[in-house]
Amino acid sequence: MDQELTILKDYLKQKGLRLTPQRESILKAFIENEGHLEIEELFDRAKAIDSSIGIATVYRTINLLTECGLARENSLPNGKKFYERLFRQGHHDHLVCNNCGKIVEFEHPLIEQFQKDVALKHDFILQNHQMALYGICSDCKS
Amino acid sequence: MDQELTILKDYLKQKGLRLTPQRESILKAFIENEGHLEIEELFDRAKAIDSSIGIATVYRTINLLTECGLARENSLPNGKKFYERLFRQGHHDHLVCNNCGKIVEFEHPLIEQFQKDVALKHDFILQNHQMALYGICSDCKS
DNA sequence: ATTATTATTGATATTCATTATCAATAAAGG
DNA sequence: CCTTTATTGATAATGAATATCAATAATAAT
Repeated sequence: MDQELTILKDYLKQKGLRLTPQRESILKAFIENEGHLEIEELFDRAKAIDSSIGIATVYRTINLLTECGLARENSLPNGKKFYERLFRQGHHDHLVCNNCGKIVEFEHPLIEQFQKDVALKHDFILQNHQMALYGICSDCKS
Repeated sequence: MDQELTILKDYLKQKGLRLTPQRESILKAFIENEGHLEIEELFDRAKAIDSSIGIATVYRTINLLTECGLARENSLPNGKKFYERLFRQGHHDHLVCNNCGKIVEFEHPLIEQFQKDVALKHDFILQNHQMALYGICSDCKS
């Protein structure tokens, strides 16, 4: 996580902010989990590293990670929020099981291409996107 | 909105629930606005029809409309929820301006096709999906 | 029609996630 | 080492959504 730490450091420096043990621990907990972390999960993982960390600091830090481009905030249509790693992680979208909640990542270059076309046609400068497919996964079909 | 009213009626009947003036007013307010309504907006529009309607009834009713397939709950990645009309409204996805918040609808049959492919490949039964493209709209470019 | 049953309503209390506040603490620079 | 100021954890405050509840209204039975 050296590269990520450097990115965070640089961002903090540029903003006149400080790198603290808590921020480092939360970054570590975040990077070690490639998946789709809700705040409470991240809080638990961070506490495993430093039990004194408070939930408020987790909220504050995940916002910093989002601002400096290491994390991305996302939410399901029902509004449930989660965070995912962005840096050194290919862009991906999500398949979500409506029954068990399982999330599978996928990517599809052609869809990405068409998205660019759509944005162009509507005269938008495309910055990012979000796509989720909902259905029943193979495990839940039976 | 006769068709929509019939759908709601049938749904309520099947569940042993009742069609009330409030529910009818909220449906009317919802149908008259094709766009992307947040709860507070829907509340305001419904109050314009019947000023005695309470916010709790709006929440209860939009949930009913969602259950019977007339509305769809959706949310931006930041978790902000809104509702859109589903029945007799072609499926569409969203272009969202990161600057002014403007939402433009679009549809792209090929993207839909590829989504089906992805679901098939991962052995999912596809039920619905959600896609939003974020960027800067033409108005905000200048 | 009248009445009995029960869903519905609006107001408000409650819950839950997130943010703001604040005194104590700890970085960073001089 | 000292001063300045960002940071922290605990907790209060906020805001969105849901639950509660007594009063009301819709439906069915009489």
